[in-house]
Amino acid sequence: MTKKVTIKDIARELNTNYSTVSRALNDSPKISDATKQSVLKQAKLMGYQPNSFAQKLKKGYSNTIGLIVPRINRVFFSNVIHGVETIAKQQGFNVIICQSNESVKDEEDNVKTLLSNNVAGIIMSISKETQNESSFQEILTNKIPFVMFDRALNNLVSNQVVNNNFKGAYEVTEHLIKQGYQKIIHFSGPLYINIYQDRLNGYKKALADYQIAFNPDFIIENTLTKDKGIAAVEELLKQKVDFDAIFASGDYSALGAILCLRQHHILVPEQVGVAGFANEPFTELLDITSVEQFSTDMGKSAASLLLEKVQRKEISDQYQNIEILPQLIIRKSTQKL
Amino acid sequence: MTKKVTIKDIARELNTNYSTVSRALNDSPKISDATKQSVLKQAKLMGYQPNSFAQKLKKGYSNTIGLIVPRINRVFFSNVIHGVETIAKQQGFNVIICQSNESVKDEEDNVKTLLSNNVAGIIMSISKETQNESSFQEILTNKIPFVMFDRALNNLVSNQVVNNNFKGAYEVTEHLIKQGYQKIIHFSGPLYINIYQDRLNGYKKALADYQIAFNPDFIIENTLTKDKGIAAVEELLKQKVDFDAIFASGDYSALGAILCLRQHHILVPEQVGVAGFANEPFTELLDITSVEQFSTDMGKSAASLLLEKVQRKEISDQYQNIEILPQLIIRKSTQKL
DNA sequence: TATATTTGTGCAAACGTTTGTATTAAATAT
DNA sequence: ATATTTAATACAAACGTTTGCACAAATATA
Repeated sequence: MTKKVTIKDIARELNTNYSTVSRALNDSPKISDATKQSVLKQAKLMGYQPNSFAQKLKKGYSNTIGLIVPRINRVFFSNVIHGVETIAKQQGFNVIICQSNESVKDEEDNVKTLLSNNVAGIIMSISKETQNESSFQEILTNKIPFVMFDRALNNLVSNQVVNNNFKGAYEVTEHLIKQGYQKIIHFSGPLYINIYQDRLNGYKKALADYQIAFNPDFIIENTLTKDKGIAAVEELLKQKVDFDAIFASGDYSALGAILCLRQHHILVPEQVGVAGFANEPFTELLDITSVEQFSTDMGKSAASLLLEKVQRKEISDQYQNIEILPQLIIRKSTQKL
Repeated sequence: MTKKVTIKDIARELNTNYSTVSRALNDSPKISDATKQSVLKQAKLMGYQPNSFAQKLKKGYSNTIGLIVPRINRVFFSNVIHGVETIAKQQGFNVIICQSNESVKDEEDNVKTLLSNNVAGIIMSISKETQNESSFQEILTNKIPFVMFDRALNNLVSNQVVNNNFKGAYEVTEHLIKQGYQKIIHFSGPLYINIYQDRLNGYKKALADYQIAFNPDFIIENTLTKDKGIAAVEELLKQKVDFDAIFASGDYSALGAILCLRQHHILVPEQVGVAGFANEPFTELLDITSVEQFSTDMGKSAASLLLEKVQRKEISDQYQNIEILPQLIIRKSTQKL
């Protein structure tokens, strides 16, 4: 590596002191315009790049925040990352991204890495395994700002940015009812995860509001993949269950359902309406009704919230809870009318 | 923020010198096991976290690499990021991820940011706008290891990890021919971008090898979105062009083609075979033949290559060119037989 | 026993900044 | 003309590490 140019080099070249150079580069009012000009010019000439480590060491804080997600290459999370990056960049912050791979152990390691990198704050969505705050206890004791998004621990009070899953599910169900569907199956995720529980509750509430009796047999748990969606529909048909719509808590199972129905020459949406949740890119391509979660906005909100806390520097005990309102995206798969 | 614990604090507590503490923490052979034990214990007790800025400043290098991609939230790139992260983490490196948003200006800014963060090396895929090396001239003069992936400049000699687009396209075309398709339309991207040119060349070569005359009218440029795919098929049908297959240089246009054909009650694959390129997630869901580019592996290769150069520390003039072999994924949309 | 070697620890400089204080020169006020 | 203020720059310490060198004590060699 070639020797790096430092402010001392610039100072030597200009026959001045390096503190002058430092102040000139930082546009201090104590420095005359003339010297500022010449310093800037010389710095450019010599290709000066400030050594950020020295700066951060001296200043005692960094312009870097940490972001921990279960997996980077998931549409939802990569959109969140995009949002976080955008806001952070705007405010002159860098982002170090870590993935927990849905493991508590990796999550702990990530926290350690971020802390020893002196990040100014941390944004995270917990792994599926995470049941308590042990893995990020260190963040709390280190007293740096901390924001959780999407998946959050119920029992932990903290800054949060979450989606209103209840409302999203309510709207899907309401829409189905208004389209004339009456016997609505619900494909759910594991109910110990709060987002799926919330969606189920939204579904129930809508039924109740429209005086449709809730049938527990219509809830099929753990059907969030394409294959499980297919299998579930097969089973429904085999059992000759009388249904006219499916609200799936995930887009992949909605897709599976549609493919299976089509296989059996059952028309969607004429005979059976199908809706998903998450608005995965393929739902637009295939005209499947779904719920947009505004993942990029979620990332932006989380970053804004965190950076606000970071800038303030005082860690208050005031926690903020930001709710992202999801939006029902109506497409052909549920448009009977 | 609470005051950070430093090695001096630990030393004071143990009535020893801070250099001893430093060496103990770094497991230096010059320190007795007894002191190492007590230092480690005390460090843990006091919740010591090394100040990475001080370390990096002193050592003069960082365990961070930079990664510049056009967009983070694209399946292809998020997979590459995933691959890079995985390898980097394994070798104790962090990754700072930047997005150029397909703009040369942002690309330049990214480069500056990364350099002032003293990254040990940089991996990048150029933006669509980028025509020459001006935006990363600084990397080259800074003499840090540098690897380009996927989109690379032809005229710049550098370390590269690229996909063999020629071969991928050849195999798709060959497969179509072997399935009995003879009149194969090719939907291409902008031909000034080398990857699309390479794919077109692969297509031509396959035709030639199987004694099928090349018809320039069968090449439809700039048809890489779903809508453009639909429009192109509409046009073909309107013009009553006689074709029995479509090889699209991108999956979205292949999808558009299929949707449009289906609309016109033309059977896929029985009457017209359709293949895409990139193996986007939805192609699996919809059983569309495509070409897997192994984006995660591409990221892994790029990271391994870069880190190898970084570890060596000497910037050699030897550049490496790694080729990723794509794989044809045959699905229903082209299986006439 | 005297000397050489090994082992473990302490001292201090250095990495490249920022920033409080001291110093100088110039400008203004008395 | 001298005293005072102001503006611009210089000096030096500090941030928290790593690491070469010096040194003392313990052990090995003669």
